[in-house]
Amino acid sequence: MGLPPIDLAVFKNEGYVRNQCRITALWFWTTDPTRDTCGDTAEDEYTFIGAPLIEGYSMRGKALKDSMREAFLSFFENIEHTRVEPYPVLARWRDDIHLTIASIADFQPHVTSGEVEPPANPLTISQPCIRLTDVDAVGRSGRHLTTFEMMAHHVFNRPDEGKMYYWMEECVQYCHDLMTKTFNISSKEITYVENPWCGGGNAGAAVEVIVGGLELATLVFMNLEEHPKGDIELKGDTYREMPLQIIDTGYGLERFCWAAAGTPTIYEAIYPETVSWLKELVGFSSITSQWPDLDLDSLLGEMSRLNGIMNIEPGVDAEELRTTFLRRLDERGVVVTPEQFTAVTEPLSKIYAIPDHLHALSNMLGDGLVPSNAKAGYLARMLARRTLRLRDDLGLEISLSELAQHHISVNLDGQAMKQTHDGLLRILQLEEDRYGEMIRKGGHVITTQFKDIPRDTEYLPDELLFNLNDSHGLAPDMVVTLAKNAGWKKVQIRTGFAAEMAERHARIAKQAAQSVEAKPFVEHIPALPATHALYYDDVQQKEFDASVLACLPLIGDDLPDGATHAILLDKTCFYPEGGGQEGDYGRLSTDSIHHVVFDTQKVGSHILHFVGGSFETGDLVHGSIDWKRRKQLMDHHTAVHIVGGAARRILGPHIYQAGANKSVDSGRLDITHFNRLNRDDLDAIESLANEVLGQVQRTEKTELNRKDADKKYGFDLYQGGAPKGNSIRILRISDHDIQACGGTHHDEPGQIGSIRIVRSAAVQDGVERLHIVAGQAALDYARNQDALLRKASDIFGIPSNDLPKTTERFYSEWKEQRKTIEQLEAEIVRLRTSGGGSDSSEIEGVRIAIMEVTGDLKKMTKMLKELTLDASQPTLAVLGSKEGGGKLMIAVTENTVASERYDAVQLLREIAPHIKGGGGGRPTLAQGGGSHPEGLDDALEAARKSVGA
RNA sequence: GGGCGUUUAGCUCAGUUGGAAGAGUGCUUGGUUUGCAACCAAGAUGUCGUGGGUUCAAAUCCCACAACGUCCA
Repeated sequence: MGLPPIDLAVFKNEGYVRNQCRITALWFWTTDPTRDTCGDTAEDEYTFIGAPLIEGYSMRGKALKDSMREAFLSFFENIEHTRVEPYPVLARWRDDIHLTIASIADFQPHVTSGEVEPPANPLTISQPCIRLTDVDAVGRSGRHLTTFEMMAHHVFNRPDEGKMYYWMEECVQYCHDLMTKTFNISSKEITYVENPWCGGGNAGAAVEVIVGGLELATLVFMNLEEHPKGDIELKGDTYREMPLQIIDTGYGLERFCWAAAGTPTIYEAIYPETVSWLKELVGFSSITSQWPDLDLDSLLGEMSRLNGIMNIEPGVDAEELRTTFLRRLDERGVVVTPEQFTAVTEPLSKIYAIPDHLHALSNMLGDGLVPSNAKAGYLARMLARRTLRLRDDLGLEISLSELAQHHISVNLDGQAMKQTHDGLLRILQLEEDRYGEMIRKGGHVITTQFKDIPRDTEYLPDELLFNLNDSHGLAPDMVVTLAKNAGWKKVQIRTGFAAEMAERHARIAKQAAQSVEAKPFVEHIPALPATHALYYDDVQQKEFDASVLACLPLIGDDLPDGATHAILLDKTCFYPEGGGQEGDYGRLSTDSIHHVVFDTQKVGSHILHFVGGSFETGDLVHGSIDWKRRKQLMDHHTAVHIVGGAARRILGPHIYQAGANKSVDSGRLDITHFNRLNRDDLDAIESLANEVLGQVQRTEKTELNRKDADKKYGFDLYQGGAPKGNSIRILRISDHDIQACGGTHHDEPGQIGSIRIVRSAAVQDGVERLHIVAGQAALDYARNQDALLRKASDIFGIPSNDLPKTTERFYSEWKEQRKTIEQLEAEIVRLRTSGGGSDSSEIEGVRIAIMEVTGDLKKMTKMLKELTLDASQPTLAVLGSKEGGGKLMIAVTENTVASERYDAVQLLREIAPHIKGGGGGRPTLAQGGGSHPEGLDDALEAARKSVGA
């Protein structure tokens, strides 16, 4: 069974009838009984271009957005909705997405699963969102945006608990009232399309609200969950009704603005200042004035209408698109040549995309994101680089931070940001520097990789283009520019290449998506009450008595040595691994049985103690934890929090925890930062952290429900990752650091003693890893460092203060002496071979030097050089050494009578058997080795004989 | 999280089937020149990223690690 028709009184009262779309086959409601398209099809043009459907909004840009937003929010406030402040665009509370992609994302997964109360109910919000999937189409399609505001009214109904606020009938009525009364849109312009929605395991009926060919809003009635035995079938899956019934609506603020402005594209409606500013900088009017006959307004108008019905999606090839556009424009009687079309649309689409990208970028960086080459930070870098490329393509001589500065003052004036204004501009400047560096290196890469490519090549090999893009960040169009500058004047990109590259990336991504699931520790955990965690009651408790609820055999291959069973108790002091803190060790005993606890892990709400044997269910056990270890782990864990807070205060508001680990030996904290840290930075953070140890008397541990926690402290709480569940433990170290954390922490920071930041390392671009030692580990570390210094200074017999000076002296002396030895060895060879010594003789103008020397092949090579590189003295040299099984090396002076007469390889083959070896080389230089050094004399003698010396 | 690339002189980079570590630029000295630029001559500068392995022989082939870069999710 599918979903029933959406048959509402509001439709009938407002004079609507239900028709089926002849193109999409979807059912829709319209006031025009003869209408046979639903409004959002390839035949429904935008009717509002040049003829706004929403009247009374003559302003543009930020002012237009502000008043539209206010009209929407106050409409719903007046009908009992609570206005909720927007969430950040960085979805810190989610571990499955980086960016907020819809208003409902604010409430996923915990509110939508029913576990957590919504902040208000019903509520209204205007949520800034970022979606980068369509980034290719931005600017080209006239309507795509990477960043937009989704206005919404949300309701979370629990009919099973008697909490039913409203459902379809009221929802559509509200929407219709908003459209017709607040925005004065005529009923006949609006169609309501029935189009069920499903995604992420949920589904429900949905209504799309189409006005003038543009989808302005979607109303989703989410009350179904995927279930194999469900009785409702949608798009191939079966669903059943769920207790929570959610209304998820989305009204595109920017689309409302567009419909009110009636501008050729959405960008002119929302970013008019930036568009005209950029047009002026680019000199756009001088482009169009080349063709006085060209009717630019009608061209752009027709294009916009076409944009509405043409499917311009990411990956569509520019060349294909142009051909289609020209054909369709021709059909409509718009006269334009391909050259004119390109000359106008190319710069325009770039001008349009820039403010959109700047808006997304400002929002992301404003929320404290740090650009990086991985994860969420990469999204910011990608946008920054796209913007820089657009800028360069347009030939604009203006920096990214200047562009951003303009954008922020025009479009984001007064908006609160976490990142400071200066911080944001500095980050963008650094990004631009990196981009410049990449381009500069790109020039070298091109000249290197194009070595074998003929100068008149038109189409470059696909592999080369893929490689340049993926490994060097040089997009195909950048390659063309660079190649043309470097002398390959004819290169171009073949049609369809961009689409193929996108497809290839998608394929690789798909392969990579096959992730590995963690193996379970035990087969099955029986239905038992949750383990009571004593460590939250008293973090200092070291011993306890408890009863055994279950003893389960351990499975899996990543277990500590000797662990065979997992013991489940009714309560425990043992902290299970979590939040980056390792699990506790210790002992569990009855009167007769004693087991060492090798590790403690948590599965669901149960804590498992890994031991090397078994207990009986019902046994009373006495547990004691390895307190020294626990104390050290707590030292490191609390220290990590303190250091994190110190880093934020020293370095700026963008410092966010990207990961952490606390072991007995050390703590590790990964923080997001846009620069490498030097020792001065580390010292400053370290000093502040130690000050905190002295200043803050007590840490404060509270448990709050999520709704209140979010409200009170915001999303910086979730530095350690998005926690599960409604109840959140919060560790507050005065105002220095406040985080949701389930780990064990000292009540008094002073108990840690001292904190040292040992070093920092780059984990990835934009993330620095701080290595921290605290408490006993800090002492041990200092002692260990002392011992190293002592050991080293003992070797030299000097005080450790002199170590740097002395090692430097030793190193440079060693280098000098090594060079002297080489020279002396060469000198010895010269002496032994000059002036008719027994080691050399002469045969018909060729000096013959055959001798035994000491040293390896490298040294012998040096000696040979002395002997044979002088062309004025043609020489055949045979050197032998007894090192490493015996080595032989033969060389003759190149391009002389010596090389004509003697073949080094041939001679080597003759004599090498004496040392039971082989070898090879070139006719002028051969080297070989063997396994019988005693035969070296024979080998050299054989050589003398062979040449007749 | 995954893929790819790079690592050789201060800098930019060559280095072919494994067989004598190179070029350009910069640097030093000398010459030329009022001076600069330019030119001429001579010279110095190397842990071939690190650690293993294969081999008579490794910058080169294999493995691991690291740093840097880059694309995608």
